[in-house]
Amino acid sequence: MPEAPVPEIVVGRLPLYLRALVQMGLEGRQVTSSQELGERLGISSAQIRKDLSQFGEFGKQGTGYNIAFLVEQLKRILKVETIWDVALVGVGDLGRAVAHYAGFLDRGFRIAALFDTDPAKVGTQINNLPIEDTAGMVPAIRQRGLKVAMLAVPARDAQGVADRLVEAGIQAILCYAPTSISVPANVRVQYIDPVVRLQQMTHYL
Amino acid sequence: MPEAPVPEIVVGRLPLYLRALVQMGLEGRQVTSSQELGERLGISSAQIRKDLSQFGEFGKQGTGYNIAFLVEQLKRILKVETIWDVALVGVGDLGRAVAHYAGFLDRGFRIAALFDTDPAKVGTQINNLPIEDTAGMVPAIRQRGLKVAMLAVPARDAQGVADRLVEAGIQAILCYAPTSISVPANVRVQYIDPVVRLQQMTHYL
DNA sequence: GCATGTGAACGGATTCACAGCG
DNA sequence: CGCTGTGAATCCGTTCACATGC
Repeated sequence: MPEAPVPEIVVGRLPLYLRALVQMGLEGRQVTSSQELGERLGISSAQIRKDLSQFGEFGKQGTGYNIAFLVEQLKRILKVETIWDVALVGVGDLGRAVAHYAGFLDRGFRIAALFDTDPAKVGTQINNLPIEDTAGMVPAIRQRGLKVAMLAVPARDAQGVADRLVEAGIQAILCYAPTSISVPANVRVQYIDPVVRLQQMTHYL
Repeated sequence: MPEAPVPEIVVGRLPLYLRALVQMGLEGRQVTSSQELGERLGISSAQIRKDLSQFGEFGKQGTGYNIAFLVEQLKRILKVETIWDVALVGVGDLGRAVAHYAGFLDRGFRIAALFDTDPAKVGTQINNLPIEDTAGMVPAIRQRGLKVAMLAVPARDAQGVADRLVEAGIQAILCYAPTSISVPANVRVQYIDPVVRLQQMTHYL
């Protein structure tokens, strides 16, 4: 029996639950409720219970959820119990900042390869990780079996690089380039464009 | 007659339309259709027509949309015809990277003030912009009439800083801190947490 | 003829409200 | 008694399909 496919919108909230629960754990808390978690996140308690119930019964009636247990379950569901090695393509200002970001490792991701086309950068290092030439990217990624990549190249180069990432076997792309890219249906893309978010808010001002 | 309130989810797509249309314009294109735009973005043509129709009739039947005209209309709707001055709080690795990002200005935003608590940073400059002490943030923001802020402080400080931003009159916050913050209903918040996006994708791998 | 703009139909997501169980 | 898990009801967003007008 194949697991029922879970809507993207539900899966998109699980990392928020995980993040908040880890935070609660650090505060020394042992147990929480859907209501308390919802208040932290601005999400209704019914929503949280419904979301979690898609994957199992993790709570105790009358008591709530054991935080450590739920954290483990969410990590398993999101497949971040182990660390994913990630490729980062593009080491300009933006890519360099991403490479220096310290918050990936303890949440399931490690930048394991850097690529750039600039000959002045190739061969230098960031955090003891060498910058490789994008020309050799496809075999390099394939050989290391990387499945996740972050894209921090200029918008005009994003589609071309994305095509090569797919060719290399990448199945998930986090795109920092301010443009849309098209990939096969079996590859997932998420976008980070701060200006899009800002423009969304200014409409209401 | 007050304009009908437009759903957040619709407004959230307008910046994508704008971004793609500007791109088309740079490619020398004059006219496009909802179908072509949709193909670029992976959105149905009906969706695009419906979204745009919430704000007016911008197309010509049998012809499509004039790109330059629609760009102007979207800028007006999103209120990015003029440049918004933005405060950036937190100039660590992440905030420094945001401050150096060159992509804000031509899309409606200019970083106009920097704040940090680190005495070693206060008084120094980034891009000729001085870093001010967060202690004086509230009057500084209020005096300059800033309405938009970006938050790039550690997660544990985010709520406290957000409270002060609200106090200072900020109405839109782009939060880079990996945590949820709570603000009054009249203030908008958007989040950027790359790990959340990555975790969302790894579930499906 | 062709692409927009839009009511109607559809489907999916959220909320409601309560049975069930600790 | 309190809080979860969940069918039922509701709400909302997307797609359909076509009348409209260039």
